[in-house]
Amino acid sequence: MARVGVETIRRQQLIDATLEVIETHGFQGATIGKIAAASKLSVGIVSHYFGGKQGLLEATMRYLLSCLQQDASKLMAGRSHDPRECLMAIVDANFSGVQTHAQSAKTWLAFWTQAMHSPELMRLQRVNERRLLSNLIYHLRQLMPRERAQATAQTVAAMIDGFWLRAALSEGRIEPDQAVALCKTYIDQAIQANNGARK
Amino acid sequence: MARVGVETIRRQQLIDATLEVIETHGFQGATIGKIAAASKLSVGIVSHYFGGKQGLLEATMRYLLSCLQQDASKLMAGRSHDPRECLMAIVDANFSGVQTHAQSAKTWLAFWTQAMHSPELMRLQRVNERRLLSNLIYHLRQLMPRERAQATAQTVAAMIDGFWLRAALSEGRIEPDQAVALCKTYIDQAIQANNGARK
DNA sequence: GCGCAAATTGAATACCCGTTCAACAAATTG
DNA sequence: CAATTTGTTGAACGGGTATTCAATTTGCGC
Repeated sequence: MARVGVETIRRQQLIDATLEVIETHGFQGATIGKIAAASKLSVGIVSHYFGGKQGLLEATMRYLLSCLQQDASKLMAGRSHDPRECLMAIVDANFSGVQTHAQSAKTWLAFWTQAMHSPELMRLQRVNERRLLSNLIYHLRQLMPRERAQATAQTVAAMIDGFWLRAALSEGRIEPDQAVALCKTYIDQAIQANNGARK
Repeated sequence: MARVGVETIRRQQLIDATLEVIETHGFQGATIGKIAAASKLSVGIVSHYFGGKQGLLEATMRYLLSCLQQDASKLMAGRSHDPRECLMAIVDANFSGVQTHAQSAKTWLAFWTQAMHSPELMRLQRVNERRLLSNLIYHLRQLMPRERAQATAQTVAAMIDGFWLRAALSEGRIEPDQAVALCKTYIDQAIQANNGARK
């Protein structure tokens, strides 16, 4: 059975099944049995390819993070190099997943919770957080002094997380479009406030 | 055994123990056995006073919410009736618990996650969310038109949640003082932006 | 076809947890 | 000081889950 990439295929099958089961049964209800059924594979295969349930969950989160990064890259590619435009693109990228998968916010929340008790997930979470923050600071730095840029970046990052959290908790009562608009409004206000101060 | 409030005492013992265990072992690791051990009572007593684990968790969340509300009342009491002052007080109140209990953010995150699978916890969460939102809108309404006040309130609420989330995930790397300062800065910017538009 | 090794299966296993309830202890009452 | 109510215990039970591994299937070279 030397089919190249059998391993890669199986891994992705299981990750997809994991996301599917989490979306329908919640994080707590995502058992090996259900994941195996959804992937049309057996329960034993999880240990074989991921060493256990925890390994599968970590791989799944790694996959989600990489998707997020790809979304960001795509949206950044087509834009101009105007700092403000880039900031808006970052905001768009960070909410692009909410609409396609209504339940994905819940999945993120579950992973955040899980991350607090898993060093590996925590590490992934931090890497991602730092990337977002340094991206924001890089673009803001061209519009305002360093300290103000850092403060604004922290605020934008918190807003993004906050809206995701609220999306997860409110089951669709919060429109992603609205969250994006509010983030953008804030960025403009921050730029405007800086110009006012400069003058 | 007519000691008045034996029931009250036991209930509080169990709630305290629950918080203690969640802080140290996480929400998943908070088992009846550990809670009973921490409270120096037996496992059976949980069912006796709360009808089961779920009841204990709900009571614990209700306790946390009431603490938050008391913090808010205290901080509002001493302040003037200036709308801006009141808004600042609300921000202070929403971060007052972070410092005293470094781990309490984790507990909140755990409850939020759990709330998605428990109608009763979800109800409590929503009530609290609405109170925060309508409080913010009430004061903002005196400083800006309705639509802008609503948008600003949504944003402030998201920022508060976002900073709490980051506090939970980062284990003390984010200073509560900094979060408070950034929220307040945003509020001032929003007020300023409105005045600029009006003029 | 044949044999070998990689891939896959799923019943058996072992563990953990929440709940129950009969028995026990303590306090109150008559 | 019994009798009785109230409060408390913790072993036993049942449901459920992740993991294991011997047996089985699958694909490929010869």
